[in-house]
Amino acid sequence: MSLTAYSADDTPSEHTDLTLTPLRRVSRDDLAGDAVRTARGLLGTLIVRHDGSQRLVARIVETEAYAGPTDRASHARAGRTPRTAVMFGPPGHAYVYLIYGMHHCLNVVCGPDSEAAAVLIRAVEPVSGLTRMRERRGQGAGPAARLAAGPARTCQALGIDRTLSGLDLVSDERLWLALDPAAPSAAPDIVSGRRIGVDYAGPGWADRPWRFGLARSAALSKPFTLSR
DNA sequence: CGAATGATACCCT
DNA sequence: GGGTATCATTCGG
Repeated sequence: MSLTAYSADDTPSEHTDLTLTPLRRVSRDDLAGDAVRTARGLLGTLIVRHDGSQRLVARIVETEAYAGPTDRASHARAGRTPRTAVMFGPPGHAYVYLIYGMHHCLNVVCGPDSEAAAVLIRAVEPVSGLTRMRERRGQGAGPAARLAAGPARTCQALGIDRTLSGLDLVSDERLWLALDPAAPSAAPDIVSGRRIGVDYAGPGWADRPWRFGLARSAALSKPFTLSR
C-alpha cells in the first residue's frame, strides 16, 4: 500500500485496519533534529487524537519548518513569551496558537533543545474517524482529501485548540504521533517551496524553501510551484 | 477580494 | 493599566 496511491476522489484511507495494528509512537529522539529535518521526517507519520469519545487518525502530508528566534517568520522572533514558552522547552511538545481570532494551528516542537524550533502541521489526510472529522468541520459533502487541507482545517477536524498547547506528544494520550504501519519502505517523494503567509519576514527568510509536502498528495493546502 | 474575530506584543501614559 | 496594529487562515461573494 503506497503512501500516496490515493486518487483525489472521496475514498477514505481505510486500507489498513488500525484497530488491529498496534501503533508505535514517534519518540522524542525522532523529533530532536532541526526544524527542516523534522519537517521532512514528519511527512507520512500519523497524528492520533483521542477526544474522549473517539480516536481520530490522520496522516501528515504537509509541514513547514520554523527555526528559532533568528527566524523572522517564527513566533519565537519576539523571544520567550507566555504564549511561545513551550517552544523554548524540550522537543516533542505541542505548540498550539490561535490565529485571526478564530483558527488554531498545531506545531511540533523540535530541536535543537530549547532553541525554539518547531514544525507547523499544514495539512493532513484523514485515515480513520472521518465521520467525526466531518462533523467537527461542519461541512457536508466534499472530498475527504480536502477536509483537513490547511493548518486550521487540520485543527478543526481533529478538535485541537490552545488548551492542548504544551502537552507532551511523546507521552500524552489525548494527542500523539505514530509511525504509519502502512507506509511504503521506500522514502517518499517530497516537494518543497516557500512557506505560506510569511512575507512579513522579509525576502531572506520568506524565500527559504521550508515548506514540505508529499508529492502528488490530494490533501495539500496549496499547490507547490515546481521548477528549479 | 474582503470580512470575520480576539489574543498578543508593543508602545504609551 | 490602556490603546492598537498585526496576524504561520478560511470561507463566501
